[in-house]
Amino acid sequence: MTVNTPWLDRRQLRAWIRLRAVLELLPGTLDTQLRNDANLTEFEYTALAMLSEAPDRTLRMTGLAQRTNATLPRLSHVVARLEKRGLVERFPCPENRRATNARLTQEGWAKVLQAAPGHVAAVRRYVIDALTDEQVDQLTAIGDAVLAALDPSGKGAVLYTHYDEEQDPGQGSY
Amino acid sequence: MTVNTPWLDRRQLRAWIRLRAVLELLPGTLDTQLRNDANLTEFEYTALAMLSEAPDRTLRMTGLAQRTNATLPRLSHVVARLEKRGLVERFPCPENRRATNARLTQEGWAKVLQAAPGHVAAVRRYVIDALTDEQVDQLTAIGDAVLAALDPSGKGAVLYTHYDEEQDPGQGSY
DNA sequence: CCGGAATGGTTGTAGCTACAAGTTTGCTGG
DNA sequence: CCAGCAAACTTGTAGCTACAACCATTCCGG
Repeated sequence: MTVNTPWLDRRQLRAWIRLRAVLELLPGTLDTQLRNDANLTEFEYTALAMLSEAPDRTLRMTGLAQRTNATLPRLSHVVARLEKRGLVERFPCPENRRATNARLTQEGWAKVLQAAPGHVAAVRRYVIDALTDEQVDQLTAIGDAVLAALDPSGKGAVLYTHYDEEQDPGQGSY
Repeated sequence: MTVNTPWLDRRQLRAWIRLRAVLELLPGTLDTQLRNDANLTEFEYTALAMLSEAPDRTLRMTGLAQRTNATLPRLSHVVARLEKRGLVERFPCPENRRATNARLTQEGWAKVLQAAPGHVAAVRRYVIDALTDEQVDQLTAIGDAVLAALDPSGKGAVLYTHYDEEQDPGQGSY
């Protein structure tokens, strides 16, 4: 939160170079693991996981888009593909006729159960277990700061903080 | 670096949710800024920037791939497009006839000069200036830990640490 | 109660990335 | 000195994402 001068000094540049590398390398690595083990993208896994934790394993497209940090067009395409694979089904929302609900099928639930252990292991291996407990908390704070800068209105923040109060561990997909 | 139990506890999950969101949102945001201002991808900018800082503004494809954390096929396609736009030129490496050199053209250099201020401002806005000085250093350490887990052989590490010793600030593209 | 804006979504398409395959050049052991 | 393997790319293509355009509902002010 220093003065807003142009260019990055050496320390700042160091941090940015690291972050840039992580941004470039981590998603592909996670995708590869998940693709080999379960024929899923990390994004697809996240979508299925969010559905699996929702009441009745159902969410409106907009809600699912927020929870996965995706745009609606992107999500629409992805869910269409997941539906073709029988992992998800869509049906019109009764309360709002312009809305669409997405619900996890039995097959989709089975897919999450199958994929979860390997994916969690990958997240541990490449992120969580590579860090000290202190660094894990630092990462949370840094993530919050960056997300606040990305989305000053803080619409997404509600969703992040939802997980902060979550009870009942071990039931989910992480 | 705790014991390797399955699933994530609440603190770990919090951190992962944040990181996932950053991974999803930050690249698109940076791409959008750069695309509007300079008709470049963040990846393309990085490639041009790395060339601009290299001796004679020239690098071998492999070297450029390492510095941009890209696979060779990807880089090959990207450089082909940059070449068509006149920002880069390729020529066979005299010392090793199977290698290819990529060199920044005058136009490419001009493009970097034009794009740099806005891009650096975006990096500041969404990352650096959103963090305290302490957090910047924490991010460096966290990045190092994750990158080490991603690439245990540490081939890339040399390139990250290169920036740690860099002198002569203000000349570059960040 | 109705016209216009906003909400919630889908679809079409261009462009980028991943993966697999192929080519040329260099290296190394027998 | 040459067979086989590795290095350093390039190319083809399938699949995913971004962007823009579009359609159907719902909300809201006058």
